[in-house]
Amino acid sequence: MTSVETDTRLTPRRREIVEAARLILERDGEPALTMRRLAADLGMKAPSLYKHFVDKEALELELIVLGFEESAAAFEAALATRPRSQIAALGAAYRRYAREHPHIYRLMTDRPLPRERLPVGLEYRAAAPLAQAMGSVAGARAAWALAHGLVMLEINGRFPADADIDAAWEAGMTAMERIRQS
Amino acid sequence: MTSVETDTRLTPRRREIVEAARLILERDGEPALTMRRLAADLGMKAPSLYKHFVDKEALELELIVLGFEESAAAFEAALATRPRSQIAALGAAYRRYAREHPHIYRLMTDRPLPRERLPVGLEYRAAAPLAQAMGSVAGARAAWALAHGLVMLEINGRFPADADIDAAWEAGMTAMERIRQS
DNA sequence: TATTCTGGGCTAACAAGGTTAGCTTCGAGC
DNA sequence: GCTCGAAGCTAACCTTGTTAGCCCAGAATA
Repeated sequence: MTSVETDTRLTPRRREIVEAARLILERDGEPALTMRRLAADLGMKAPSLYKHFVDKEALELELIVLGFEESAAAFEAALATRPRSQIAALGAAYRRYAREHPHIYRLMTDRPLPRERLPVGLEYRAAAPLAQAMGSVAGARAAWALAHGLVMLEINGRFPADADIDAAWEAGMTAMERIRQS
Repeated sequence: MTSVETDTRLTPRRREIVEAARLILERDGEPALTMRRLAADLGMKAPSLYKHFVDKEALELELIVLGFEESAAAFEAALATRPRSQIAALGAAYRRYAREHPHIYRLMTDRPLPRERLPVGLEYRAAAPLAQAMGSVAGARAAWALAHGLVMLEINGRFPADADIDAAWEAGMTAMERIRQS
């Protein structure tokens, strides 16, 4: 049951391009991800990229999808260890992913999410672990926002240099545990 | 005791330019804020702007300063009403400011904060109300992150269209109240 | 008063970035 | 053997930030 999405998404050349783009992003950050640079890394010229992606945004969307898949996997793995506190474990996984892939993380969250162009169920899969751990939708959204806020402030260098970010996470996770509903 | 900062910051022409920039930002969003458009709105040409600001970032910094001043004032006003819950009142003020000025808010938080180029004490002034209300530094940072996360997810259109954002705020504010320390 | 300096404007121009138009080439399939 | 589409290329365009270098008017100074 190969879906149309998979087809259009996963042609080999497209995949190669996305991988190259990812490398650039991880290594040199978002400003470095230009069509010309990407093409050069692939041994071709920028306009040729448009044979594979309608525009840069479409390319970035694939990076976003990748990010969702990876972070969803990270959350699932975190829960699979049967941690004493699911919430803390998810928080730690969330933070780790964002710190290890800050550029992708930013790409994933900076803009409105084009849900209709995402693989079906992907967003749900990424959100489910936390929703389940928090026991209420409102609580899950608060916890997500807390994690997102902490991560964003951290990777955007908004905390003072001497700030104890671990302590802020602990305070936050404690607060989330206290409002959790079974 | 006119400080050097005030001098270089507040020459009348600079102020006019910042005001025009702010108008563009509020009305048409960040992509609309180009040097040419800004210059045109002021009846001049783009290169002339560089007689007043070394680069675009310096201009944006003034918008950021403005945003900090306004939001600090909003927090102070919120506390001045002697609300039953300071935390909830600050949260509401935070959210209101971000929703009313999403572009400035994003500008303020999107990037590392160039503290050395900010008026002395401004960041502290903006942060103090929450720090005081939460009673602990870690708690204040968690609360700040929560508010920031909720606001960012909201203005970036990340919640599902039918999401009950009010409920998420309530859950979050409740959690923060419970970890508050007098 | 005559000169000088400087603040603030202008034009021309550049480089970088995304993107389009239109040509070519090559291999699969009829 | 011919066709056709996928995938490359060059040339070019527009927008954006930015620099170089010119000019003018009014304040400051000799």
